[in-house]
Amino acid sequence: MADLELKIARPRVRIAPSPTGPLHIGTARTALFNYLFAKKHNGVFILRIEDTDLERSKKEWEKDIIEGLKWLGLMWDEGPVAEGEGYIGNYGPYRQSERKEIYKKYIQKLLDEGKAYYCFCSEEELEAKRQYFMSIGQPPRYNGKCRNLSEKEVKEYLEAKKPYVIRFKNPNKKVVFNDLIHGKIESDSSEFGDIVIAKDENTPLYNLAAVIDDFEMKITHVIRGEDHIPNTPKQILLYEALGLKPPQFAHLPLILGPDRSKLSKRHGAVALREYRKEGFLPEALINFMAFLGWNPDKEREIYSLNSLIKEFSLERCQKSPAVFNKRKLIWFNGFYIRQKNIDKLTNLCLPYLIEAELIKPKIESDKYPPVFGGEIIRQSFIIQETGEIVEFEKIKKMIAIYQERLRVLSEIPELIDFFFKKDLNYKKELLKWKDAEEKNILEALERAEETLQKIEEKDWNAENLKNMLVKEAEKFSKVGDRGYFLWPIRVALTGKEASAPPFEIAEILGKEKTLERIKKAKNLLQS
RNA sequence: GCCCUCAUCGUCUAGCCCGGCUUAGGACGCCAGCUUCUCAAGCUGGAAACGCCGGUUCAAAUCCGGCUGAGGGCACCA
Repeated sequence: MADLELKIARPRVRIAPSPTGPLHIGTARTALFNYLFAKKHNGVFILRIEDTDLERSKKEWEKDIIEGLKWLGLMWDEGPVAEGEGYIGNYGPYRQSERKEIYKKYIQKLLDEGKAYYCFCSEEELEAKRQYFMSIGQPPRYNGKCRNLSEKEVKEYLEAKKPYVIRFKNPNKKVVFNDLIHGKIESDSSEFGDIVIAKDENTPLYNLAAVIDDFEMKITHVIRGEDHIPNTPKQILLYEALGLKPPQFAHLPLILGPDRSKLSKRHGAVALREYRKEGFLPEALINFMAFLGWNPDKEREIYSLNSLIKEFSLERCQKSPAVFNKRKLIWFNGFYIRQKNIDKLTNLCLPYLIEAELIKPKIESDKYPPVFGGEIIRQSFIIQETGEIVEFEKIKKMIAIYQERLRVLSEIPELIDFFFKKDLNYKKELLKWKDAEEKNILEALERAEETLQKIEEKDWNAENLKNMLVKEAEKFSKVGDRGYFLWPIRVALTGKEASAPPFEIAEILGKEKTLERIKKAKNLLQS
């Protein structure tokens, strides 16, 4: 199989989404595999917009698809550059809606050569036939009623403006092709009968449009989802009827939801943009999607887009479908967040803090990106609740101590919100460590206050704080459990059951606020 | 209903093509321990799979057949 793949020195592959909804995660993965294959073999990756169905296609979805692919870093060599704009590449236009002239020739050719014909059957007739075939245990297909209409009849109907479609004259034979992933696949074309290939002389339906475009764009390898296997024989027959050489086919295993059915909306998020908004990093998505139905022959699991290119091969693609495991995606994301440069990570987190109304831009007119992940200029912000100014550098410190705890960007507000609050809202029971009694807690807080009071502003840093507080903690507990001392302090500062260590938090909070929060905790205890 | 495709831990998978090296390896998740005020991260250990039945063979997760199960497709959608 390797030689089949390598026969063509510079493969041309494409991703052909139809803009009838936001970029689907499955489409993104297919795009990734096409991209990897193209780059691996020094080939060309093409984006073609399949918007033949004008009713369902929308420009906003085209935009979503283009932005999504760019965000993932899967840049195409040929295709539309931006929504509504021109193209790069010499085989365009790359939107099917703009290719009518091209389709027209091919449809006419099929008609002229008697390989396609007009069909005037009504919707009701067709439905009845389908029912009939089902009832006798046969595949539902067209019975060929209009197949042998005389030229005269066709002309009459056409002149009478009778509604029609154009059907393919199926040679009804065995079709065999060699799938690069599945191997030999056989089927009998009589199963699907005379399919409709065009609505009229200028508007082909999917199967025909794909064939014409793939030929015209000199596509060498069609790499797509397994749900297209049943379409392949139809397309091969169309290639034959047109006298064209079909490309190689490779059908990727599907992505399934947790219930093992094709991944769809009811399983939760399927649009790439939703993952982006939730705070997944492109690196994580790429790495995760690559391992859905493929793996290198190594135990390594962490791969960048570039290292994937080096390792990729169709032969190592799986035949069986893969269940989308969000937990693993989350793990990958946490991993990449931990790897991230802290300045960049801070930039990525800012929109979430703004969205959560913890902070706002200093200048009211500054429009902060409603689109997540946008580029943000480092600057100061206003804390919503207190009106204080907070520097980028300070926010960066907050995020730094939470970097290893962050799994998805959208979690950041709930993790660090206490830094931005005037009053912490927690129950006094939370201050209690194990069997500690109230007076012990109070004592701990008082001791902490005294200790902290003595530390000078210039020495107010995590390292120092840790030294001092740990020393006290050890003196405080008779049983050697630092928790009796440190737990109440940490809760006093954060109001949370779980958080980063109190020393690091105290450093960021500053002496004044730290002491203030300890006082408040004491008051809470005595209330 | 008909056609096509697939089948190793809960999930992603290695091994299968070229049978013995497999007490079936890794990762996520789960459990336990270490570290530790908590959480996380990190480290160590653990539980966890060849769908079933036949055949071929000295020997089968690996080759063959059947069964079962799962998925996909059957539009004037793509």
